[in-house]
Amino acid sequence: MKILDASLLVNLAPFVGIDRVDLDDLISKAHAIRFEKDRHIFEQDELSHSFFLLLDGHIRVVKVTPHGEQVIARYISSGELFGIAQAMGRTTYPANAVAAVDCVVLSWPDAIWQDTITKYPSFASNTYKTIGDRLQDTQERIMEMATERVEQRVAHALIKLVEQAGKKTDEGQLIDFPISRQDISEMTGTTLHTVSRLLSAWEQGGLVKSGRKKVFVVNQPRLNAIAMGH
Amino acid sequence: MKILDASLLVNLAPFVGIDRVDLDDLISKAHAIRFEKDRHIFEQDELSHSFFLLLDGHIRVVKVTPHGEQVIARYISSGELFGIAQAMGRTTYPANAVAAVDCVVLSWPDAIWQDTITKYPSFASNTYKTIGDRLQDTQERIMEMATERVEQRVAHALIKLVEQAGKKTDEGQLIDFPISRQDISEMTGTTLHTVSRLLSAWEQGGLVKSGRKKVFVVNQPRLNAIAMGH
DNA sequence: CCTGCTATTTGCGTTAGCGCAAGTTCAGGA
DNA sequence: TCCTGAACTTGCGCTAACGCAAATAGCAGG
Repeated sequence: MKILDASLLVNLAPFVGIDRVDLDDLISKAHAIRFEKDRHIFEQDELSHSFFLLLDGHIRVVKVTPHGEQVIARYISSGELFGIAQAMGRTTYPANAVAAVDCVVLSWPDAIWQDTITKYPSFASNTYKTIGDRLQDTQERIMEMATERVEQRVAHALIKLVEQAGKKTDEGQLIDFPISRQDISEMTGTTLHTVSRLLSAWEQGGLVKSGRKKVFVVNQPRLNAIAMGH
Repeated sequence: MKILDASLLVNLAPFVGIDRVDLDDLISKAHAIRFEKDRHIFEQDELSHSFFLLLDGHIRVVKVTPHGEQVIARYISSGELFGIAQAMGRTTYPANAVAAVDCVVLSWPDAIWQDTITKYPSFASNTYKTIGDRLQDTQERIMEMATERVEQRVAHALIKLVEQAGKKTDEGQLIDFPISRQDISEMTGTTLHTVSRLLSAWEQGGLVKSGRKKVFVVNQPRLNAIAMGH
């Protein structure tokens, strides 16, 4: 569709084990699309029409409760598949996907899904591994929510964010996309107030440094100690 | 292996869409095993060697935190697959599986997994759907933990248990396996004390009836109202 | 540079739910 | 039938975290 160089994609996790020719074929069937910051790529409960690969940017996956509260399920980083409802035997998307920054996305129509996983078993098993990893993640988060105090959960969340999307700067590891106190609270099941208090306290102690929609982790070992429970 | 009649299995969700001959073949490769109540079928982090189908009974899937606290991930009912680490691209089991009552289980060696999903694509997609459903479930539970109070979460848990394993009796819907206050607390991220207090209050109000490791739901609509938030 | 909006901070009172502890009930085995 | 340990109940004090409210700070657009 576009002039996309397969050589740039060949190393991405979803394509591990795929022949170069097959990859060319697969990519030729994709559309590349740009989404501006804050644009919605798809909506919760919308009929699934495509599956996606994030080429560049960061995407926030948000679930909305029946009463309108938001919960952030995860962030997607570049190189990851998302919106793979088909692979889970679903006909609708399970959550909203929102561009956290300007993003570039590859999309394939659902119509080619069956064919694709049959023709490229490596791609299939990479996809299923992704889903398995996310199930694992999600269950880990339940354990955290069930057994840890807010302080630990927020510490955990920051560590994971830094590991997933940390950018070294001379002020510490910067989380590489805009993230508000509210966002962090929606990842950890608390309130923006409590997150703000924690970040203030940690900034005092030199563990983090933060500003408007910006968080640096300065002292990861100490943050980790908090996550482990003092 | 055993004298297992495929006609009894043909209607189970994992086998939907499989030809009768193929099912016979698949079943011929399985072992049937009995597990007594409280026996462990496999352990968290153990190397995966087999995948399983529960023929009869109920299985408790339990994760243990680094600090030794237990969290119940889910209960498996008869007809469900479990221990399908392979399907998630894992080499170890993600949790303990414990027989909640005496159980009968079919097991297949992991060695035949690849072959099986290649030969029987319906079985493959049924399995992946199962994983997708569990991911969905798990994320729903995160939303509950993040936004609901304990009272609502416990009400939700009881409703789900009754829908999954409810047995009509003249005292109400009985959850069809032994379940303690502690178990319920480990499903909902609270303490056995709080669960006990809630059940006592609800018993006063005629919503439930409960005894030692036994819970009847008497008035499901009112319990549902509590789950929804009064 | 000013203005308005959004994000953030922080104080303070409130409370849901925890943790401890003591007592009670129950089922199953000797 | 009695005994014993596990499961359950319940009272009480405590505190982590919420919820409200008011003030402050920072970014974007004109």
